[in-house]
Amino acid sequence: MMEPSEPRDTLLIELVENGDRFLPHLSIDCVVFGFHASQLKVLLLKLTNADLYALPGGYIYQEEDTDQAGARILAERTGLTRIYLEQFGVFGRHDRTNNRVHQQIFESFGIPFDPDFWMWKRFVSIGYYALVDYDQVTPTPDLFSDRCDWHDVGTLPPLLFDHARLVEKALETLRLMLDHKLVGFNLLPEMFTMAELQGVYETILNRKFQRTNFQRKMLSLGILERVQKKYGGGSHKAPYLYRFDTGKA
Amino acid sequence: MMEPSEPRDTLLIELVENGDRFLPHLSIDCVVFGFHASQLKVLLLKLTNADLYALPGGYIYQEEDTDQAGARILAERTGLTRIYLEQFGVFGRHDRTNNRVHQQIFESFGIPFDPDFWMWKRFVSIGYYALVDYDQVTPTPDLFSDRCDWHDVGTLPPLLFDHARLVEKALETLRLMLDHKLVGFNLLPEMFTMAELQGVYETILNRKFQRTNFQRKMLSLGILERVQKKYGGGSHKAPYLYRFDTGKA
DNA sequence: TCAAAAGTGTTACTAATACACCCATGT
DNA sequence: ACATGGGTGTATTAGTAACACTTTTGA
Repeated sequence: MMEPSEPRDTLLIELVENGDRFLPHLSIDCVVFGFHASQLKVLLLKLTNADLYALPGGYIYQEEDTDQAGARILAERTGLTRIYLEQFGVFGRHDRTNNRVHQQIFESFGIPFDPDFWMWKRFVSIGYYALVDYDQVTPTPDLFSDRCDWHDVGTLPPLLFDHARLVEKALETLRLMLDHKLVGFNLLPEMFTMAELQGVYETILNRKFQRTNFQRKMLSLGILERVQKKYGGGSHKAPYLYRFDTGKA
Repeated sequence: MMEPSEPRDTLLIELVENGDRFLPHLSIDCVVFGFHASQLKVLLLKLTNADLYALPGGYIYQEEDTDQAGARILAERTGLTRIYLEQFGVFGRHDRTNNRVHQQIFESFGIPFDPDFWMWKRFVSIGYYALVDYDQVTPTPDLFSDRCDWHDVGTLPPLLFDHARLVEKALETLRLMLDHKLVGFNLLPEMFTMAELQGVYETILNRKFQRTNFQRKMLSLGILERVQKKYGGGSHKAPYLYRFDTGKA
């Protein structure tokens, strides 16, 4: 996890000089999904001094499991641990990275571009997708970015390299998973209403469900526990809150 | 592709000395599925001088796409090009390889074991699964194996490292794919009978289908072209042969 | 008592399954 | 004629979808 007290330049120099602490040529990119205002969101970094966005990513320490590395990278960008995180593919075209972009980014930090520098080599990237509770996330830029924000999956800004393809593939995988591995709960707070859950499914799968049938189906799975009422302040009945019962799943 | 005229030792020395032509710490392992005698088969290498089996695998050249590398490795072990090949996961635990096994294998070739040698470092492996026509394959051992044979997926011999887990995961993925990405044809010759196709589905999914319903369903997909009769020599009607119509898929 | 949430019941439609039965055809 | 391949029809069942209607409950 990044120490907030350390100055940014120190961290940058450390990263530059300690390339041998990482597995070379191998990176991780994360597609972090969140759900807010009836929209599916993705967490993107805005590269410093460029109108270009990138997925949160990083490198794998020599003695670190790839899954651990994914979790670590995600903790750094979101402040969250114990995130639902799953691998969805490897992106290994030898020309997927592009040194013209590298050069621009690096020189914007006042560092002369060296094509032999480890970070500008060819990289094979392992794609992970994460499902998180939107409200729990503290978006945190990394060393090469000045912003970290949520974006609607429908309207993405220009993305670095093949990152648009990664988002696409992650979304395909998420849609597949949603059907038969009750994964949608991870996008909601610990307690949620049935209407919110329905919203998640409708947004991701891009179709409407009948309220009554949806409710019947979800409850019949026997993995939702009704907890209490949600007092929303309206002049009407408060909806029930449910919790995903991990014990029964 | 390996030159059959080159002596084995020359190839071995070349591989040992040219480790820098490959991406370090990154390997590919292939789960090659075939179908024969109503059984789903996997292609395994028997390691020289050890009662241990391994998946066909290899390394990625510096300027090579990972998908290309997979196809190349498969061509070397099967003699086939244009194979149906798909990635199914990355195996990246830092302790997944094991130098005691490495040592045994290497010393069996009379080469002293050097723990700093590139091949004995930690490796992250990309898993690919392939679907091939059993009869077209020419199983070919690699430098570290003395045999290359088909094995029933149900009864596998002891496997190297986490290769048993790779087979398991590949099979899971294959079962998922079979449902909604008509992939089964790749396990059969170009022309096949409906009964053979049904056999493939029944074996992989481990359940029986009603002949009539199976036939109706397959034909209703509109991607099978009936070609001719199969003269099997029996005293009965010859079954039709079908071809997978790629144009309509 | 109003408004929204939650639950029940019923009908219609669709897809999967099981099975009976007939036709085709090579020896 | 016989054995096997290939095809049709149809009853049953399970799962989805659509919708009307009732009940609950907070302000």
